[in-house]
Amino acid sequence: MSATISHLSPSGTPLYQQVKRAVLGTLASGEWNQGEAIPPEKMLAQRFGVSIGTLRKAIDELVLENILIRHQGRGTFVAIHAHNQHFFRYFRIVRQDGVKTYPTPQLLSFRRMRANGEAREKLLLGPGAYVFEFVNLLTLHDSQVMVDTICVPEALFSGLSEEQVRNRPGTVYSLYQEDFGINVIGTVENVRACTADADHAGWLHVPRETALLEIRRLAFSYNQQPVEWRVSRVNTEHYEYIGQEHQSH
Amino acid sequence: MSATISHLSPSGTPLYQQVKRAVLGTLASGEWNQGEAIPPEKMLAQRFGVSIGTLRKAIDELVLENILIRHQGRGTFVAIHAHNQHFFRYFRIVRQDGVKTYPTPQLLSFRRMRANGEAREKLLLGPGAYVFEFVNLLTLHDSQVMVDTICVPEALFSGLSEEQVRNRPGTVYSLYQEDFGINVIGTVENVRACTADADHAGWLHVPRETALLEIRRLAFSYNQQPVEWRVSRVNTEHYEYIGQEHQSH
DNA sequence: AAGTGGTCTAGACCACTAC
DNA sequence: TAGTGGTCTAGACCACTTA
Repeated sequence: MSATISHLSPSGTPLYQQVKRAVLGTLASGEWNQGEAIPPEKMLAQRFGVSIGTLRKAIDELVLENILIRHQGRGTFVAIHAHNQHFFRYFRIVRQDGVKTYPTPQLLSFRRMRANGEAREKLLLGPGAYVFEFVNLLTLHDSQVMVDTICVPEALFSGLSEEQVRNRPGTVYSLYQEDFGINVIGTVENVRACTADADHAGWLHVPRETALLEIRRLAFSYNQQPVEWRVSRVNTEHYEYIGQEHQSH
Repeated sequence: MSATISHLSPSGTPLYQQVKRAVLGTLASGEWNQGEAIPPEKMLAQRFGVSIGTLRKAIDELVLENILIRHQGRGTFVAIHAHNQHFFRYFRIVRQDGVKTYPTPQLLSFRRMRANGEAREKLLLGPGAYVFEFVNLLTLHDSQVMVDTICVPEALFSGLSEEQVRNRPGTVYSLYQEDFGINVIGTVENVRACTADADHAGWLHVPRETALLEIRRLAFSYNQQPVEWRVSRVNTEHYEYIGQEHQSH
């Protein structure tokens, strides 16, 4: 279907960048499904009319961005971001001794509502747009540590129901992926200190006004499309947030 | 000086990884100075006895790790991590509207002391080891926003003086680099909520017990050598911490 | 004009996986 | 055994910088 990419770099962008965009476009078109292998490198190189080296450079970047996953001898696969292997990429709360554990979620509320100003701004919604807002209480090591208030646009999640959220088998992001075809491939998180209001004090079993960590996260899909706005509040008495981490090996 | 790298991958590691290690070794040996250009790619390829493609793959990784910086047409340079261009890699506090600004530091205290348990653990020091501890108050947009309590081992910073810290022309990390040859190339940060003690309340002009953000950072040099332990406390009423940020483009 | 890194090719061979 | 990605080569040409 897709034509050979022009060699003449008419737009001045490198060939491998054009190939990368073409691969991203094919991904967005749904031609290759989540978790499945994409065609082998030689075939893709031929399809896009470039050398294997150039094709590999494009794929390299997509692998670096966790959009594709390579397995030597098996093939190159469309990443499933909600997979367990990627879980701790998005879940960055650990016990203060460094131990990571999977949280147990409990749905506290679910409703359809008009987006407030901040959600509208973050999710790029027009005035009066509707969102689903649901609240999750997360338990780690048998203690209530964190409350997520999650906001997703109705336009993208048409028909989302409380039962769907409550009875999801995996993570929220795997629900987005499997039921709505929406892939979270990146996030931006800002962090502040806040204090517990009456609701959070009850949920987290702490006194009102206790200092909590507030994580404000916007999640994106392929075309930098914002798909979820989430505010998490964490009792950091025994847990902490893993922030920036860069290091050479 | 350095010999050609064996082609036979005797250790089973890829050639480009061996080249990368050789380049890192040459960096650590001091043969190439901070901020200066390393030899051109063709020369390095010849020196290590590999093709340019292989040499480039090794350099690619070092560039990705911010240890080297490439400038097309000029050369490849040993990164100076304290440079302004990298400042916001390590300084991740921004105003809530997203505006970044350089902080104005004010030295509040400086002393030589025995490392406490946590500093000893993080900095891998023996019992009774000495550290320098100094406290910096940071002002952003004319308001006192953040207090850094910084702890560095005397063994690495022998002779560090209060005047040296107070009168440094640039950042603390550029002081480490220029006066002690210590390069911060990576950090690990954990974040919690805390409350203001009497000192911090005074410095930050907030009531005692105000909820603050606490950032606990361990900074590393080349061989994963920990060189600085820092606890920052931030008034996040108008500012926030930029956490994880990954996104495709 | 000369020198640098940036891109691209058209292969070769190796390591790993599946059958 | 066949097919996959991983590594490596020995160049070519382009874009940018410096002088």
